[in-house]
Amino acid sequence: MKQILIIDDEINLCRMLSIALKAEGFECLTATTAGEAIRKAFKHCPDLIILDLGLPDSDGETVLRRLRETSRVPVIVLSARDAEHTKVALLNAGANDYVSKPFGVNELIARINVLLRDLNTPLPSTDKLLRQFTRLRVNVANQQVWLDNRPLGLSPKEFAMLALLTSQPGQLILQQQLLQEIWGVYHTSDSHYLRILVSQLRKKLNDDSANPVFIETVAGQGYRFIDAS
Amino acid sequence: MKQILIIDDEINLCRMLSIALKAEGFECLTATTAGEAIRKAFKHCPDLIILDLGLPDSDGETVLRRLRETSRVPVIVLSARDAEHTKVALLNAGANDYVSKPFGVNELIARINVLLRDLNTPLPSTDKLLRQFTRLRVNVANQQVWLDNRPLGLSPKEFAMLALLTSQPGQLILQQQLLQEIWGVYHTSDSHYLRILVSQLRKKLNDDSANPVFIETVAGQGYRFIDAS
DNA sequence: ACCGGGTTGTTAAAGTATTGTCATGTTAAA
DNA sequence: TTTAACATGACAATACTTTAACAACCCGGT
Repeated sequence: MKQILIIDDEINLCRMLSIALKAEGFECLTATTAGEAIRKAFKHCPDLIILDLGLPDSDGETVLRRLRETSRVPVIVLSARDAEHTKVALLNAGANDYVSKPFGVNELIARINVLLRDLNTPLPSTDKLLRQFTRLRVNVANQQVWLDNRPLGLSPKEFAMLALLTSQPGQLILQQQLLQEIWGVYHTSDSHYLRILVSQLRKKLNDDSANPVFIETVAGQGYRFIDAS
Repeated sequence: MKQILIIDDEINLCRMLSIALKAEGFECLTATTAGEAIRKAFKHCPDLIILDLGLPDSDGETVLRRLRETSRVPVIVLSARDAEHTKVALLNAGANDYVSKPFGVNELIARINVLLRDLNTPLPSTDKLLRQFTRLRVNVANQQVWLDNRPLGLSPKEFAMLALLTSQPGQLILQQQLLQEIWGVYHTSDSHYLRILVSQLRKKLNDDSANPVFIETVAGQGYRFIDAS
């Protein structure tokens, strides 16, 4: 059962929210001052915090700042002040969502569920980002490469290039595309960057440009990774 | 550079958003129909999608469900229809956020950054409280570390760093995540803190930055703990 | 076969960015 | 008061990228 800490100086709003959230199967704690809020947050480690900006003893942003020094608990900020710069400031300060008053309780519940759903589901396993070839292994998530079971140190750009080429083994990848992906849209005509980078990569892979085993040149077009497996 | 797909039938809004987002350093794609949207989403695998509900050829919710069959790309729904049941339906269908029109561009950008920030930093796995490696033993429960069977005195931050790195041995941990976990969201750009802390840690571990045995640097990305066992 | 333009490959250097380390000052706790 | 932790600044060391120059190659035309 998920525990939610409601921080609001209006006791009636606290009570109303508590009832609504309990009806949804959540367990609720409340706090009406910043001090109490911080204390309860660290004592109970709730699964989510609803934070109203209008507190008597402290700024809401200060409370959030204090929380974010050590915790990444999901925080939904609640406020009547809906000036854009306030929202931006709070979101940048580490808030996960910002709901303006007056708000619909069902929307708030939906947003609570979104945060509990999205922040607690681990990202898909990095195994999908591991590419195994006959002599070469490329782990995209970890930025690691092995050649003949020996780790290979590649620079960021070298790795980006190899990752791109191995993303579609055997497929021709155009110079345009390589340049755009690695250097960005402003360097789509600097094709000599490619040659230097490919040259460096081939050296580290012990690949001969005349008789390539890994990276094949397609004249006038681009390069292709040879899938030897 | 993060890539964002904007799905909206109003070409002017697409254009306006593209310009605003490019100014923030994002790369933009646009689509004006559901078919084009799905096609571009699967072809380019954007880092985030902005989805307007009013599309000519299909319902926005259908597009979202179609995406969610295979992808967990963050989606911000944009809509003039701000009936509460619509919001709840979309959020429950897998949307990560819902912004009503008219909206402030700065708020939208802040919400984009929130999603990119929060969904891409996985929670550290705290499952094993006692981590045993070939030469190193890390006890997370009582904050103790042994190197070659001799206890090692670490400062709180040094310990936090080592605990984070050893939580996923061999895995690259990004600078962003280290900064966020150890110093909080306000210091995600103070990457030189990391260098000093890593330097101190390596000194205590007798680790050489040029030939690391424990903590390896991944240039421009972060650090990784080498699991020597 | 020979030539010449276009493309590609290689190397070394200069320049830039990133990282590592030392030294100092401040603060808070013992 | 002493100490440890940490922030900050300066600077060195290193790694990486770009620039530049030239060699090698491919291919049609002569």
